[in-house]
Amino acid sequence: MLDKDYDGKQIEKKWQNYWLEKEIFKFNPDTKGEVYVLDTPPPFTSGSLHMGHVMDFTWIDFIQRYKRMRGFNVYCPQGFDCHGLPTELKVEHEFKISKDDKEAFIEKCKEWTAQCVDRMRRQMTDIGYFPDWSRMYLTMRPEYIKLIQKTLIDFYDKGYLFREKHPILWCPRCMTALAKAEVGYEEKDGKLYYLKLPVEGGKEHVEIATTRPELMPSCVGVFFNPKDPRYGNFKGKNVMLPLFDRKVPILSDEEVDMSFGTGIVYCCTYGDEQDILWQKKYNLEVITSITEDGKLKVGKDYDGLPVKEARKIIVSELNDLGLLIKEEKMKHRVLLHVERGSCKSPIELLPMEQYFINVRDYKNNLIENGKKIAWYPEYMYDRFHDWTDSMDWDWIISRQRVFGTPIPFWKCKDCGELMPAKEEWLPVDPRFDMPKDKCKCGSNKFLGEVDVCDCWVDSSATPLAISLYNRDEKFFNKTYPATIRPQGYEIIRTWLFYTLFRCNLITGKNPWNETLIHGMVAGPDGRKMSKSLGNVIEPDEPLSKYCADALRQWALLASKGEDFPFTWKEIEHGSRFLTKFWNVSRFIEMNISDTNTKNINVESLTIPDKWILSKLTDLIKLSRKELDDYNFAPILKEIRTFLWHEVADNYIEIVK
RNA sequence: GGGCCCAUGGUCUAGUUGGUCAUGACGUCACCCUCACACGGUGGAGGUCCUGGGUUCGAAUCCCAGUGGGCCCA
Repeated sequence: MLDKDYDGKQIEKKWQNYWLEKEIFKFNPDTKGEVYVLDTPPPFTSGSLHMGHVMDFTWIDFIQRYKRMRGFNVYCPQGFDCHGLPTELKVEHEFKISKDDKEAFIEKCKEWTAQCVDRMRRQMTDIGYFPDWSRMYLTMRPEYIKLIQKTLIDFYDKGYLFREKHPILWCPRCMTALAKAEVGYEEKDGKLYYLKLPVEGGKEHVEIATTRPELMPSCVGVFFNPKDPRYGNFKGKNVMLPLFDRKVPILSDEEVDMSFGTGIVYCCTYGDEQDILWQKKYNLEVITSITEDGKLKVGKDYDGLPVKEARKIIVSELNDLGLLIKEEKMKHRVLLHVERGSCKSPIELLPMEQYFINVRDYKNNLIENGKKIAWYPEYMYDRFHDWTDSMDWDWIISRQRVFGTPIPFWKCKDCGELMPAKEEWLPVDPRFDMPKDKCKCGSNKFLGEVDVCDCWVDSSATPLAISLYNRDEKFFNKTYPATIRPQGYEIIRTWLFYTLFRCNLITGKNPWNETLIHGMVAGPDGRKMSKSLGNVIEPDEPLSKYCADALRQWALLASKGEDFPFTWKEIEHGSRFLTKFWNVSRFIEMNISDTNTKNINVESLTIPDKWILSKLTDLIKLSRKELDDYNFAPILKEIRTFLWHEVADNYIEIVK
């Protein structure tokens, strides 16, 4: 006899342990049935799941159990994305290990990440998610790094991967490159300087306004807005830069704000992100005049002066020449190294050698390959298409970080040629390892690459990792391409895009046949969950009050592609449904415990029996139709209606 | 600034190709501790389907513009 009350937590624990012990969800490639592979998202190893993960993994778990029920041989692997800035910040600030001691730093990152993986695996079990843990992958493991490095070397050999100078965010005080997450804008008091720049071959001047006169040695162009009636006559002329005796073109571009300053700005390499855009767009020269420690270097008397002092001197010299019109006090946004509270110095954009992968040339290719995928919901293809179509940058894959997949290249100290690692050397870390061969020029002196890969380089190889590409050909042929890629719409442009791109170039085939896109989870107030809004709910909170099946019902109520708010009442309702289900079961048990249900004569069924059975058949048919389209919410609702109202309120009441 | 998506009773939500009283849940109101369940049952109230145009015999559903929100990119 069932207990009077339903104790979900206890019952779930029992089955979770059973599934883990018996390895119920372990994939065997030789089992019969069509293979169904899920390319599941590897969460970043932050140490805890959030409600977005709960939705994601509940859907995935639902799919894999449903497909198994329908006779598929399901392969649902799970991995973790280990490399990320938050880990480095944690190790640096909380464990007080300096990034300069790279070996110790990386070791601590690995140790911390391993702990996070354990915690997150436990949380996944707690929410009832059961992938094939026997094939778990971690992007920090040697075999994963080997895979990534091999694909990078292949890309280099085929000419897709190249090196070029590109500006990066640099803190001159900490003498280090920074990620976007480490910098931020702050309102500061500053001055806007109005300067006169002589136009070449005449007595005219253009008047510009700038907050950074010391960047004049890096000036490569002067811009006004084509709609601005004041300056049309300057078009096509050049400006002679005072103090530096260089001429630069006068150009027009719609991005210029006519109402700011004089309506004319100068473009320096690099003052801000607009300068980067203009430099690329108009193919302007790149002149670096600031060193890594924040001092001027222009081959003149100013060399060695810190930026602020150089500014004063250059302004006063311009004033002596009668070229300073006025100084205006203003508040402006300055990009600072805000992540480290003790630093907060203004950051510079300095050009440095970066690694790129050519994606622009494959745009049309990608759009075509994207069409071959079955998109759930269909309109998500449009998003992919429009984002891809409007892409006009190549993929910068190098990051100036420490804990990441090392870029497997060295630079010859003598001839400057790039030396890629050989496949048999992999995995390598050029920060510590040296090539086993000499350079083409005969030299054996190398500079190992110190940058590491962008995290999307790691994660955009998941279909290759789970199919054991380059490791087990038989397994690969069975499990590549994957059947489905489930993910959120916010990373179509990154994870989905780069995976589609990369896997196609490597294997010649799309990595999946289908993709299922979910929306974003919002907080109880309907706004996006974020720490700054204070509306974040961690899954541990509902799980401390309700069982996993109550939480999972909430996740299943979201529609594909649509944002969905977290609400306590839905979990409460799910919990009540479980109680109702339990009580229905109890009632049935009380009444038929001594009946042999295996051998029932159809003739003996009453009209209500037949009615409820026909309703059940309808429900099963509908469920198959909807679940084959990955529509979970309508089925959960139908099941509730069937059980609660048709079985409990009608059938049981009649039977009584 | 660009692209895409969304907008339905107090709250959240269904409504896939335009056509019977616009779905369900929570909340709310009334009645009922009826032998599986008060974490229950029965019944009721509550809606300019964001705004303004257009297509149509007919639009929540299609088209255009606007407003507000989300995501990504700049």
